[in-house]
Amino acid sequence: MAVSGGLRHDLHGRGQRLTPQRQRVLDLFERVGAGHHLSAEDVHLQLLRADARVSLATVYRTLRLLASMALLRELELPEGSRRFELASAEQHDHHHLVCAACGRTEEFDSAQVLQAGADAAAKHGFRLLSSRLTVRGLCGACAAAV
Amino acid sequence: MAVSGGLRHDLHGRGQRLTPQRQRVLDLFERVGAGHHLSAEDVHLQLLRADARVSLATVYRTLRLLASMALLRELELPEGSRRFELASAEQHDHHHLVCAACGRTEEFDSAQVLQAGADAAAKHGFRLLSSRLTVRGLCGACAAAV
DNA sequence: TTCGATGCAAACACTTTGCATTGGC
DNA sequence: GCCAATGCAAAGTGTTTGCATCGAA
Repeated sequence: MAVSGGLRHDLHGRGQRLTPQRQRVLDLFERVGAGHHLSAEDVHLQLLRADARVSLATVYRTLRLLASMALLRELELPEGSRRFELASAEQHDHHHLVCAACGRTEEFDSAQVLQAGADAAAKHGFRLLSSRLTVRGLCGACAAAV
Repeated sequence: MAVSGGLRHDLHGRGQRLTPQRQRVLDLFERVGAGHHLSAEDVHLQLLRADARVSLATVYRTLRLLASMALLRELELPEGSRRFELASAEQHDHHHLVCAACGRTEEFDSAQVLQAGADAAAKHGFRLLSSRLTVRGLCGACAAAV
């Protein structure tokens, strides 16, 4: 498939190799889709479940590698939960609404936010890479329960 | 002082006590100001430097306590750096510009972002608590170095 | 055949917890 | 005096690394 071919090419460009393990990790992210957030542990378990033996150490190494290649992107969510998601080219920044009580998360887009981020970057002499808004709140169910 | 008096009162309301350690941790955050982000280790070192012996375990316990009381707020920054800042009432949401290369951070405000967050919350039936935009980019110096 | 990648286990950094003791109220 | 809070050290997390072996190119 296209992406994996690109992966092989990109790796070779860095003197690195395309291994079944790397393939499987990236495949998994493609299978679950761009909006999904997976932790290292999630990736490891899902691969085991699919009978693809990959060590946890390799999962960590591969996540770091793919993120450094900008194929994955690390999320910026609260409190020690490192998660990654597919950073496909056609996908634009999306933002998160997180329920402070139950942890439920929703995603949304906003051109306004993008613009505000670009303005701030320009003002401080930064070259914009990405912007993420995290809105904390109480979801309907939790707000009702309080 | 006003804040500590409030602290004592809030703690009593929960059947908890105002100890010198808790006082010192909150004082430290007030001394450095609302815009500063401190890790548990930072707090511990600064207190030691000020001759205030507080164990690291207590620092962690206190940060969690003060955050649960909404006196401190935990930041949502990338990659395993848990940091806290003072959540004073008069302070409005502020956002972060983080250099992906050197980690330098700048802060900024944006009414636009606040509005976008409020819109998104309303649309998904959330009650808004706070919104934080994290913009990743390359600061001037790092962009020039690439 | 070569040298990068893997698996395993040990090492790490950060955070939490059990327990005896201290001290706020 | 009671019971919450502290300090210490031990136990957990999640993540990284050293090293022998494996395998992509």
